[in-house]
Amino acid sequence: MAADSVARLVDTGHRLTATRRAVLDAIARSPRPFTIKELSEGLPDIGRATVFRTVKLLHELDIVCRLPLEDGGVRYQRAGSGEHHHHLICGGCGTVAEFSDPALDDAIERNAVAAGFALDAHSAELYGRCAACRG
Amino acid sequence: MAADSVARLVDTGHRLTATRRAVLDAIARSPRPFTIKELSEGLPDIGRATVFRTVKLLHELDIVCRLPLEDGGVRYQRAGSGEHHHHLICGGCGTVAEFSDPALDDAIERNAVAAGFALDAHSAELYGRCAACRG
DNA sequence: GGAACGGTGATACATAGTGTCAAATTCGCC
DNA sequence: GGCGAATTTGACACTATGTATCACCGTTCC
Repeated sequence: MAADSVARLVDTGHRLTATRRAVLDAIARSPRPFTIKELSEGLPDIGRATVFRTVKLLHELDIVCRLPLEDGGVRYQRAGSGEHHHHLICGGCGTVAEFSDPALDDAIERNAVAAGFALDAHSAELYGRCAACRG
Repeated sequence: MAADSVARLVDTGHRLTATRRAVLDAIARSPRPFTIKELSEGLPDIGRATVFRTVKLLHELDIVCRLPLEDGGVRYQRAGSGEHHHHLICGGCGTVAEFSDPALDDAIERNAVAAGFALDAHSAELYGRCAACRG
């Protein structure tokens, strides 16, 4: 249940409740990125609204990341690191690999500057097939 | 109402109906990126499902592009060009600028290769404030 | 004219996500 | 260990996106 997730929750002034522990556990147990529906179904004693609120909170704390899928759907996944990163999303098995690349971030920054934009944030998602899935 | 949009519709074997013309017109008239709700409200005689279907079709034909917003919402916008591009989305006025950059695409491709991924598609969204909005 | 096919509208449905409010829980303090 | 304030929770209602179904309509083509 990831001790540092718990620490990050408490350090940012939030309470560690039994409910949040249960949600963190369920997320830790999930082998693949999950939807709120799936997560919620695995936690029948916890209200749907609470699941949404908790995932939102964990997202704000960079404990989980939000994965916009190619088809417009959304899944979530425990973040491997708290660091800024991007995603490689496999359309075959659904696995998500994280990577970070200063060259990519530079290219993004350069384009923002060229357009006179003050950059707040950015996202980059890569869709394809992982090594295991291209047979 | 963008003659080449009409041409692209017909060329790909779809029919140019009065309904689709009306949707294309409404999109052409929209000064800013729009939600399906807004578009649908501006077309009270056209069924909501049809608006969804039509926008989906136009999206597949690269006539409109889908803009995933920072807050998780979605808007659509007429595509400036049929070419591959990325978006600079202003959190102030909602304006969206398109840009394309081979260096950015290269960086993305390189990361995919490094991870053993066969890349199908990618998206990159930049969020910030446009030149006019940072006063 | 009539059949075949694409397109449309209505409706119902699934899911994401938010707002409200009363009841329950947690945590710091004594 | 108990108390009280503040946070959290669950139930519920509601909004929005998006899809499925199905009967009906309009073109096109023979």
